[in-house]
Order: sequence, then C-alpha cells, then structure tokens
Amino acid sequence: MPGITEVAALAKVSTATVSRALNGKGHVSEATRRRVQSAAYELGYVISANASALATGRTKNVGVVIPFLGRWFFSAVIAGAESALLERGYDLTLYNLGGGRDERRSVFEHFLLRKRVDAVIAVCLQLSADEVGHLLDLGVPIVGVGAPLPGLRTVGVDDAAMARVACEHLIGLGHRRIAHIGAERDSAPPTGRLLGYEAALVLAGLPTSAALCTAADPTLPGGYRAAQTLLADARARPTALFAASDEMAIGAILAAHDLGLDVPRDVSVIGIDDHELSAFFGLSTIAQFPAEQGRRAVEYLMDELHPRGLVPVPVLPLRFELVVRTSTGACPD
Amino acid sequence: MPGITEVAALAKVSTATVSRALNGKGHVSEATRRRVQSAAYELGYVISANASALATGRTKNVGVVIPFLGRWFFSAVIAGAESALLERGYDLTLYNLGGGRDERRSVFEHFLLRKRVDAVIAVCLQLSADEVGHLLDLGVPIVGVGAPLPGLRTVGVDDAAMARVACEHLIGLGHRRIAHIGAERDSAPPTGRLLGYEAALVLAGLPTSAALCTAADPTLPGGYRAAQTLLADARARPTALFAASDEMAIGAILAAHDLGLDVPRDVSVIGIDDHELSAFFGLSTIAQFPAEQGRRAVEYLMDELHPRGLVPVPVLPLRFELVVRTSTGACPD
DNA sequence: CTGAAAGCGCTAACAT
DNA sequence: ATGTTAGCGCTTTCAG
Repeated sequence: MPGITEVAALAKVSTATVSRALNGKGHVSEATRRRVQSAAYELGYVISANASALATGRTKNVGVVIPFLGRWFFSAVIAGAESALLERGYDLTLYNLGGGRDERRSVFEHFLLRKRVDAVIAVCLQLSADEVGHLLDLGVPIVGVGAPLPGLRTVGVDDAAMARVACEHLIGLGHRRIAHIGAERDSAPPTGRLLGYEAALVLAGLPTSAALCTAADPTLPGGYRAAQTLLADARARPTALFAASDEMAIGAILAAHDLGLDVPRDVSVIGIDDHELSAFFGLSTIAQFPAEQGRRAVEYLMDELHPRGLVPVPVLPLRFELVVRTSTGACPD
Repeated sequence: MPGITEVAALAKVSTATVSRALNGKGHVSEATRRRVQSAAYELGYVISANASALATGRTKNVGVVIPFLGRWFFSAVIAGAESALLERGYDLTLYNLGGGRDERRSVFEHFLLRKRVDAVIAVCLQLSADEVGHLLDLGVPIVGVGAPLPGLRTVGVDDAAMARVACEHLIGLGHRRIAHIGAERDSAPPTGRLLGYEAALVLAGLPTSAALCTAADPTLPGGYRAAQTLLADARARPTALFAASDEMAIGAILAAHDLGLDVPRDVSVIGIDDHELSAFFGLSTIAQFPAEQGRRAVEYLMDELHPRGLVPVPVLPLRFELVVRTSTGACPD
C-alpha cells in the first residue's frame, strides 16, 4: 500500500503538494495537479482515512443511531442517508440500540464518544435526558429524523397533518364512524397522529370516543388484533379504520377479510407510510418518503459541517401525499 | 475532551503507562493500573479511535457490505453482527450496494480501501471477479454470509438440505404433486434450494417437471403471482407448494385464499426463513437464524484478527429447524 | 515495572 | 505555487 510519500516521489513534488492537489485545497498549478493525480492513480494510492482524520480532526464518517433494525421505515431512512453520504465521500457507521439496556448504554457512553463521527443522525429515537446529554457532549452536529427530539433539530413530516389528511379523505367519502388504531389514547405525550385524527373528526363535527380508539402494537399482527376487536360487534362497527401505520392497516385489512367483510364495501381502511407492501394490498395511505428524509438529514448536517454561505438551508417541512387505492370507498348506508 | 496526556498527568505516570494500563498490554502493577483507571474515569477520558488506529494499524471497525437494505434477512444478519461487534468494542460501518452501478463501483473502488476497516462481512453478495479482487486487495479478513462467494470463506446454512427437509415434510404428509416457487429452473448456477427440492422429490420417487417450477420475484407479491398461476387450473393443481422463502410463501397463502382454497385442506404451503411474519400467517417453514449467522461471521473474523490459539475455530455448518405450523397438512385425497 | 522518544500517514501553517 | 516543518493523539520499541 503506497503512501503519500511514494506519490510525492513519483510526481516529484512534496507531500504537502500531493495533499493539496488531491484535496483541492490551496493553490496548485494545473500541471502539477495532473502529475500528482496520475501518479496517485498509477500507484493505486488511497488515502489513509485515519491519518487524515487525525490531522484534520474530521473523520468523514457519520453515525446513525436507530432504535432497532428491521423496520421498513428505518431501513429506508438509512438507505437514503447512506446514499447521500456516499456521494459526499462519507461513511456511515451504524449504532443499533435494539440489543437491550446494556448495549444501549454502551453506545452512548463509549462508542459514540470516540471521535469517530463528525455528526450523528438519530432516527426515531426517544432519548432520556442523559442520553441527549451524551449526544450533545460530542460537540458535533446532530439531527433527528422522524421523531422530535427535545433540544435537537429534527427532520420529519407533520404527523398530525398526515393523520388529518387521511381522516379527511375518509370523511369526504361520507364516513362518520371512524376508528383509530395506534397509540393509546391517553399516552403522554399524545402522538401527533392521534391528535390529527381527533382534530379531523372534531372539525367535521363528528364525535370522538374512547370506544373508537384501539391501542395496538405497531405491527401487522397488532393491527389485525385491534381491527378484530373493533369490527367484532356488527351493530357498533365503525365504517372506516384509520391506522397510524401501514403495517397495522394491512393487519386490519386481513382481519376484515377473516371476518367476512369486504374492503372497502363494508369497511374502509387507510394507513400512513406507503409501506413497500401497501400497493400489493391496495391500501390507501399517506405516503411519506423516508429515503428523502434520510437524505435531507444528511444535507442539513453537511450544511453545518461545511457552511457554504451565510444562509443555512432552512429545514423545510417534509412532503407527504395522499395515495388513494382500493381500500377506501364510499360509506355504506 | 481530555487526552492521554491529561490522564497521565493526573495519575502521575507517563502516557506510555496509561496506554498499557488501559489496553491491558504489557506489564503494569495493579496499583498503577488502578490509579490510571480512576484517573481516566474521573476525567471522562475516551480514547481517540483515530489516533489509536493510526498508531496500531487496527481500526476496530468492520465493514458490512449488503446488496440492499430492507430485506428481513439482511437486517437480522446485521443486527446479529452489530451486537457481536459491540461486545468486542468494534464499530460497524455499513456499505449498501443498493444504489445503482455507480454507487456500487464507488464502494469497491474507494470506500472499502481507505484502511478504515479491519475486516469485512459480505452479506448475500454476488460479486464480479473484479469486485472479489478489490476485496482481496484489502488484505483484511473477509467472510461471506448467506451466499457462497468464490474464493472466500462463507458462513451459512446448507440451502439444499433446508429445502430437502421442507419437501420431505410435505412428502411425509402424503403429498405427491409438490410445486416449487422461487428461482428459475435453468438458472446457472442452480440455487441450492431448487436442488434440494428436486433431490427430495427424486429420492421419494416422485416426478419433477417444469410445470411444477414457477419462477418468482423473491417477494410477497412474487409468491402471490406464482401461486396464482400454479393453482389456477383445478385439475392439474399441485397439493403442496414449496416456496424458497417465507415472503413468497406468505404471498402463496394469500393467493390460495383469494382463489377460495383453504390452507392446508386444499393446498399446503411451506417456506424457508421463519420470517418475522410467518407465525402470524401460520406458515410452516424451515427456520434459519440470521442473527446467529451474523454473530458467527464476527466470531470467525475475530479469530482471524486475534488468533487465540493454534486451532482456528472451525466454521461449523449452521443450524436450521423445521417449524410446523398450520399451513401444512395431510394431502387431500 | 515504568519512562523517553520515535514514529503511524497526513495536513496546515509558515516560509520561500 | 511549492517546500519545510510541526504536529494530530496514541502505541511501542528500547532503556533503565
């Protein structure tokens, strides 16, 4: 493995010039720049990230912290972030909190602190004050994605607005008994999606009730069970279900089928996410774009890391979009 | 951020001793070791990974390369690897090849080469000769997971054996017309799972036929479509479906339902993986344990990195296990 | 068992 | 525009 010295020798310049030529910093004449570049290429020179990091204090590496692996949303965020980072020559190191309290502590107390990362992206994290403290101690830019983090800049869509749009779609179809599947009604703080659901009903002059809110695991089986409960009683049955995520919504569709109900003739179902399986199930939903959110988080961090102008890129509200498929239809009467 | 010098000063020893005490290398008296440790603790000292890496040539970081993000299997492998690495003080940096040819090239030609990683884990990768070359050029230990890589040590289960056990379960239930959903029959090289399927049929004296093999995308919709084709013709209908993955198998179950068929009364379905959703769908399957595979890959690498004895840990065949749920039953007749 | 000192490979003043 | 020269923060001979 050739080092910068070999390149310098071949190009007949000093190592400093090699460094400048290869990093595009400082002034180097076109001629020498070319000479250096071809020397580097010829030798198959690759910079030692560590040496460079030690000298500059920048690692070209960002840490991504996630609650656990395997949820579609997280994967998509990571994929978006990863690709945005790659473009900029950055690595992504992954910190998965899914392994229990000890691993979690370990990540915050040891791993993140080793000056390995120039910045961190916290995906859908709910952190203790201590943990936020550790994060801030790093002294590097931090951005949250998908979940508002107290005291940290967060990229994400407006949960309440998404939920409202979803429910307004249902209301527009004539539904008046609309159930909510998702977080507990009295969870503190209440989730944005539940708030949006309630707001939509209230604005439409519809009654909300505890009976219409069913708490569920944020998974397909969770949605299935919740919908089973909700749809069991033919008399009091809601005509539409709003699920706070597509996975739950898909579970709800399956539950309706198993109860012999037709979707959307007997009951409409809408979710949030536009999960990869939603199209297959014909699920109407509010698409959010997690890969874009990951990408956006990176852009924000890069702006902090390499301020390019006086005006920092404002963190725009992220887009979402109603996608109408076949799981929602006019209210039966 | 205190450095090693501050710790040395507080403990009234040299930086060399601090280094030795904290790394457990070389001889340090119990007394000073304790002194150093409490000094380090008191100052909240965390080693600079970069400086250490530069000095030792070891980064305590392993690269994990995956074809793309978001498949259950990959996530599980990564989670297993991540947790095993964490225990050993290693970081995991993720290289996602899912972003198109350019990103892929970039990963192999630039990113992996920066001496950032002490080892690499290649998850389910199909690599060109060039890419394998780049990997080998790194001069670091490499291990594949889940897909045999020419010239590289690979951790994984025996695909053919898994498929055989699955099909033998079906055969044991009396099924004689068993279809295969998965890879193309004439793909080169043929997949282990297809081979295992054929072997099981042949061993049982059952005929195999092109009509029973349906190529499918390795996804839920892929399995759905394949099963639709297979089950469409009531006369020639197979009584059992073997899908090469649970996602396809779940799609097949859904297809059967939509055709008005009962599973398993009219048709049995079995998959491979024990996907997180399989239990919900009552899918019989062959469980493999991806997290264990990730963990195993790490153990193998650590053994190469820190040879502890003369005998390298042999790479044992990885376990798998038939899980019988409700999607398989006796052959109707 | 401990300390002094020479790097690891690169970058960033500071000179020229 | 380019070269010289200190480091970046740690590890590791080599002495003592």
